[in-house]
Amino acid sequence: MKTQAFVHRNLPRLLLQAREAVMTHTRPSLREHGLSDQQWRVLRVLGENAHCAEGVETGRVAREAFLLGPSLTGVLTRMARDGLIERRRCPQDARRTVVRATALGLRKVAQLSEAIEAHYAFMESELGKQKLAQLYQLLDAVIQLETLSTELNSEEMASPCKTI
Amino acid sequence: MKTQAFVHRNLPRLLLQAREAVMTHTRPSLREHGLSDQQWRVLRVLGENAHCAEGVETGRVAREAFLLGPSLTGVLTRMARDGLIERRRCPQDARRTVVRATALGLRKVAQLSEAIEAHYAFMESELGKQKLAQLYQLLDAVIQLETLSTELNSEEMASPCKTI
DNA sequence: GAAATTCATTTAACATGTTAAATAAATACC
DNA sequence: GGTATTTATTTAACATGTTAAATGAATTTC
Repeated sequence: MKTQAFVHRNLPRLLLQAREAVMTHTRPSLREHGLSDQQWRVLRVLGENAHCAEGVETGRVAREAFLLGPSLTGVLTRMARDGLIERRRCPQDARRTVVRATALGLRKVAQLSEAIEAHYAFMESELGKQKLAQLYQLLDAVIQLETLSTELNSEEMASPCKTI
Repeated sequence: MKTQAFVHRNLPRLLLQAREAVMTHTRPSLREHGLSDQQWRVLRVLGENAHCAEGVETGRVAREAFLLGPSLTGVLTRMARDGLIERRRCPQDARRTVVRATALGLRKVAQLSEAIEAHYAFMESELGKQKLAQLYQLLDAVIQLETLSTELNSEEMASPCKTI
């Protein structure tokens, strides 16, 4: 009995499709609140760091929201325009900018977090906790594999994001 | 002994990171050939359909390269400018546009395909064929899960792409 | 302590993503 | 056969991604 040759599957495309499939569920809720994907990522970071009364440095926001600096600049401008956040220069280091969610922004975080939680519950029930955990593990492995081997070649640090 | 509560992991972000990690390896080769991620996706589709002497309909290219129509229009314009492809109106149906890779484009496909193959070989050897196959399977499951449940709610078809 | 360097962010220029509307050709309807 | 509808693609307008260069403030160096 011959063993079938192992055919690879265009992994980047598969990851993109999977991400889209998941977001297809979440996106309508975001849009109902007038948020883009990126705005939501920023708001969630700010929600997670709501205890920072002074606000969060934009560098950190960029890293955690997986956005590049120049993209973030525009996103924050529009979010400030829409009353979701407030920007200030950092008093300790005037090079930095710190950002804080407004009450409106925090309200949206709270409401949307519920919907997201529900979606995870749905995925767990349909796919099983075990498989979901397995998927997390495999994705971590891929990330580590590629990240480590890249650091050896170039001395640069891992970039926050390149494609979205 | 208490069982640890199951904490989910921001799946969309994890998928994005994994994709970026993989592309970090491939991207330098693309850039050496002066190609963007999207141009490479288009070129690969054209390479896979090189037997279509007349060319491939742009609708099909968009679907297989995971691009939206309006994005594809611009990408194709720049690819034609750079001598990678040729565009023509379809003789049978003048609404359609058909695209074909030039000799230059096909040469790049051939060269880059080798680099990509080597990268898959690398991933297989580091991660193991089994785990890679498992990852494919889980991603398929997530895609199917979300796609099916979405089709029930809305009557629309699955969109080609929403975020890249 | 002034010049050089480093660091955090923004600006600029162009490519791509996203939605809605426009165009233009084929098909269906009468 | 002419009009309405559908289908394939493009245009338009704005948001985001991406790279390099500019700005402006801290830090280092001398």
